[in-house]
Amino acid sequence: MRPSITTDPVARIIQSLERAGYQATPNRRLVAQLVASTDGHFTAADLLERGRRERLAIGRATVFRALDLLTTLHVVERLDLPNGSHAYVLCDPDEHHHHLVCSSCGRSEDIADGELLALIDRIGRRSGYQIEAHRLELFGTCPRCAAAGADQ
Amino acid sequence: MRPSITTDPVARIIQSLERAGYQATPNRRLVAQLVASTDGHFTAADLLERGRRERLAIGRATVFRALDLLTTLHVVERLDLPNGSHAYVLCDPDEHHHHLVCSSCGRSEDIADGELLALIDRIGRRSGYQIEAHRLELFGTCPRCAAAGADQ
DNA sequence: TTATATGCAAACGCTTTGCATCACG
DNA sequence: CGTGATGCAAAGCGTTTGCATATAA
Repeated sequence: MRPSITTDPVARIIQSLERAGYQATPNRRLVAQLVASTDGHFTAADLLERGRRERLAIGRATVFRALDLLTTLHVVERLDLPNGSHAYVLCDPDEHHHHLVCSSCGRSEDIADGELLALIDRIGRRSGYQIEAHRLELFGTCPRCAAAGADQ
Repeated sequence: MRPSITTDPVARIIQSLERAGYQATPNRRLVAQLVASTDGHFTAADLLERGRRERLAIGRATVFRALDLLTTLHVVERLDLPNGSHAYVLCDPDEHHHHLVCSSCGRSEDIADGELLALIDRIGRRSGYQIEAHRLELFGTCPRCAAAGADQ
């Protein structure tokens, strides 16, 4: 059973929380807003900083706990960037996908992976491994940044 | 039995170091041995521990610096495991590849990625992104572990 | 002798946790 | 009331760095 899908990311996040039996507290709503209003990927520190700057104080732990929760609910996903650091991105919890991340502006797109699944299937068969999980991350320059010319 | 054996891994590592103009110091040789004698992936702490236990004392920093160096030389590669932690694996520096990691025993296989490149190419074209880097990691159970039935 | 490599411990960045308190159902 | 959520600061963990020393070129 799938409830109606909202277009507003904030509503979608809150809905995910409630559907899973968690409270949509003011702090979590704040995190939802911050996440939804982020262009590209972000770190916990980013959210903290922005939350602090804009208005109310929110605790470090609360932000981490909220992100943890959202990760569990597949509302956000944690990326391992090429430089070794981590970041989160908002994503579609309903279908399996991968991320194409702009290394210039940090925006990301969800990539459906039908073809990848087939490829992985082949690899599994060839290697004899029973493949249980996979992760694909793509990094590049998005059209907008490419058009804007050259900054990193 | 060991995975692909063409040349002695220790010799290969040392050769890579020297070829790049770094000294093959006793400590680095030790790290090379430890890395080469590891079945599966390992952490810096693993090496440290084993080095300490087996024979001479080697500093934390030295191990990290050596691993850094080897990573730069593509002799080892750093993995991001599903649980969020990091590990290193020995790998073939000569060709681009990905890793298929056994989540039970930690052994890994190099996977050549001709098909993946084609797929990425298609994704790039479709999305308009100019894809510069990618990372694919596969996790599963290797035939040996599957046969053994148990975990480890 | 000059550049490299090393050890140690302190510093670091990011994340988690213990615990008292507060809010919601 | 009893959970669940929060804040704070302290602890934790993996990694890096400053600096004095040791070693190789």
